[in-house]
Amino acid sequence: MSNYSSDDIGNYASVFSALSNPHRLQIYTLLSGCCTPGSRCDIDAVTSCCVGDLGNELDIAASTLSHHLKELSHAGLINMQRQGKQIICSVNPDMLNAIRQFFHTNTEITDEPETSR
Amino acid sequence: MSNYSSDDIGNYASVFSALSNPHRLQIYTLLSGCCTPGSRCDIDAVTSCCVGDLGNELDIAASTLSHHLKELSHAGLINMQRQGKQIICSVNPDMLNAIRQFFHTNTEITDEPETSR
DNA sequence: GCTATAATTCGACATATTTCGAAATATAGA
DNA sequence: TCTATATTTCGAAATATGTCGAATTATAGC
Repeated sequence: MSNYSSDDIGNYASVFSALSNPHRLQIYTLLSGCCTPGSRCDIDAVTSCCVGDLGNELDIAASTLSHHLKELSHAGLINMQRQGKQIICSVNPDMLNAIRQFFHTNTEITDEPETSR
Repeated sequence: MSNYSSDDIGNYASVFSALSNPHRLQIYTLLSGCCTPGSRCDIDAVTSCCVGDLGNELDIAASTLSHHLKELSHAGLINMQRQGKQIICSVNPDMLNAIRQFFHTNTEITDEPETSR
């Protein structure tokens, strides 16, 4: 897990920063338990992926939720795409893989995380 | 990665919070590239594990370093134990395993290889 | 074009975090 | 016991974060 450039350290730090808020971490776990990118959950599934549905689980103002989603998105942890009136959120699998590799010392790192900020 | 209690979410959020600062993340990666708990690095190794040695790598005030180490320790990420005048730091392997587990449970990733049995 | 719904942006405020230097504590050795 | 070294605690200041409500933007359907 050693041998990271200071840029890498900074990028991973912002990834963990995005996951450091309980509401954001909950959003991320909800999404990861739900759809894969490009798909949407079935109507009957426990959780769904549009912003409004996430809001129903969280008991925070819509503006706060929006702010949190932007943080997760900027960190590269989730993808967001409009579909009609709604915006569908999903876990970014590349970043999840990068995180997994980060925590495995003996693994060569192939994908560096790229935060969009 | 779903199905965590709100307590769990809170605990993991504070773990990620501890890793969200670049200095702290650097400390953690330095330690993880170094000793296992109970042992100390060889004198000639690039990095060592006592507080002062970490300080040499970081260019921050000793009091700031101390504060960061306390955060990492409180989060359960590292162990600290006095040995004479020095305090030796090491990665807590249980927490590292818990983190690894966190990012693997219950999460299907589309481009993950599937074993044929 | 108008209206309803979904989500974001903005501005403000309270709280938390990061950092430092100075002072305090702990330990080993003379 | 006195001194030097290692580390922590304390208090203060600057900056960042989390949150809300109000206003705004985007879209679909009538």
